[in-house]
Amino acid sequence: MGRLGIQFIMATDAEETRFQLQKGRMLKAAAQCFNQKGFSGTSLRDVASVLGLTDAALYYYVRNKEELVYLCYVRAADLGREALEQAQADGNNGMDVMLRYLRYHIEMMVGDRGPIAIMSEIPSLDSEHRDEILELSRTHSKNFEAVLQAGITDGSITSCNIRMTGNAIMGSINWIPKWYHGDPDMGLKLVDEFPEILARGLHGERLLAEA
Amino acid sequence: MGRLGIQFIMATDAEETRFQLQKGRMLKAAAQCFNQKGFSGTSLRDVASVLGLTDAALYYYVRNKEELVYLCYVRAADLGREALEQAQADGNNGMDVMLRYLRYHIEMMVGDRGPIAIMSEIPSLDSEHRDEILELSRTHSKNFEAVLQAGITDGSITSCNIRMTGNAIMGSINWIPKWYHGDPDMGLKLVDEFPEILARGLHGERLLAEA
DNA sequence: CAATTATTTTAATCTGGATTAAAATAATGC
DNA sequence: GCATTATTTTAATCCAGATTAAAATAATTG
Repeated sequence: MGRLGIQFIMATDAEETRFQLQKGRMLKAAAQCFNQKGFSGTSLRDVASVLGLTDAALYYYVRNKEELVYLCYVRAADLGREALEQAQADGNNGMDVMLRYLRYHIEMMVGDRGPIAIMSEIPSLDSEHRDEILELSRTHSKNFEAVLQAGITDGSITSCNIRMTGNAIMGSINWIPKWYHGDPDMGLKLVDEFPEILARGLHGERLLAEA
Repeated sequence: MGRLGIQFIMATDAEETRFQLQKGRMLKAAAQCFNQKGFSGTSLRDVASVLGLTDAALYYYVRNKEELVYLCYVRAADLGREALEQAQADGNNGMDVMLRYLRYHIEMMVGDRGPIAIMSEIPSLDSEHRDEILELSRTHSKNFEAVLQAGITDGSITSCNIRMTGNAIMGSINWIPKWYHGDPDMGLKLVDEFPEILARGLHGERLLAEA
């Protein structure tokens, strides 16, 4: 009997944890495959084999392949939102929040919580899922743009077209999984230098003296 | 009888043009579909219907779906190379070349020669094709990085990690088709402002006085 | 340990979409 | 207009990979 029915048994923490853990692993494996080979290129067999399972086993956790992608995207949205919220909690002006957001987000991508699925095939989702993900995505963009705007207002970020600047920065980040494949050295550099590279253009002055 | 056999008839310009024209239209239609729905989400029927054709008709121009993607990627590589070469011919220092490259490339993407396929599913290619595209891609990256390096040397670009800066910029550009869908106003803004946004961080000083 | 529930596998189906072959239509050269 | 070549369609196949059902194994509970 599948775990997917209405039967939400009052489960102990430990029990639920097992299921959740496996499901979490599955989502990471899926994100890895999708980022690498794309939605088409990866079969459920590919994802399952990363976990040492059979493709059919995945259906214990998700209804179908579409739902698997959907959940990957939800997870990606959650992590992105989390990074932004944390940055807003920690930062003290627009530029600071943005730098922290970039750092936190990249840390997630290259660290234990990664990989994070690139939302590159939203149109492949079922319409309800697509609408939901699009909404999450738009909200995140707006929140990010609000940070840029706040920075401009408080003087920490130089005047710019926030819509386009936001797209430019998000594009850079979204593209990272296409060239970063888990090299630890590169991961460290990414966390350290990438936010700086993206932010530099938004400062009125040079951010750093040359080394 | 298919056009794909060894029979390369000595054709007049006009004749060859017809075939080439249709093939070109097909590649554009394919690029549009792939950018939008991904390799999986788009069937040959999708591509064909953009052209007002039947899926089977595409096989007159291409051996199979994989070759269609492959050719889209070859075309993307060609246009990227062309933009860079033109920029190198026209520009007079590293920063200038880079700005021109960005502008030329974006002009292609949003203009008549677009859309240009995002090379996001290289792993889905057959191994020979994959190797070839990877090679083209790496060469282009190197050439672009060389421009950055030249700019640093000639003083027009501030010191930076060229590998990572190159990835950041290319990521921004590659992501454009994900949010730009042919709105002409946006297209103009893109051409005008995007290069500036990307280049700003590479200047020692502010590029522009605020408006 | 017996009984129950959770997880995975084995072994079928089932299907969209790629691919192919033959026929039909359009274009072109003479 | 006729013959030849170019392009597209119609009408089958064909198959990888998604999905499902039933059985097997593992974990847990009392």
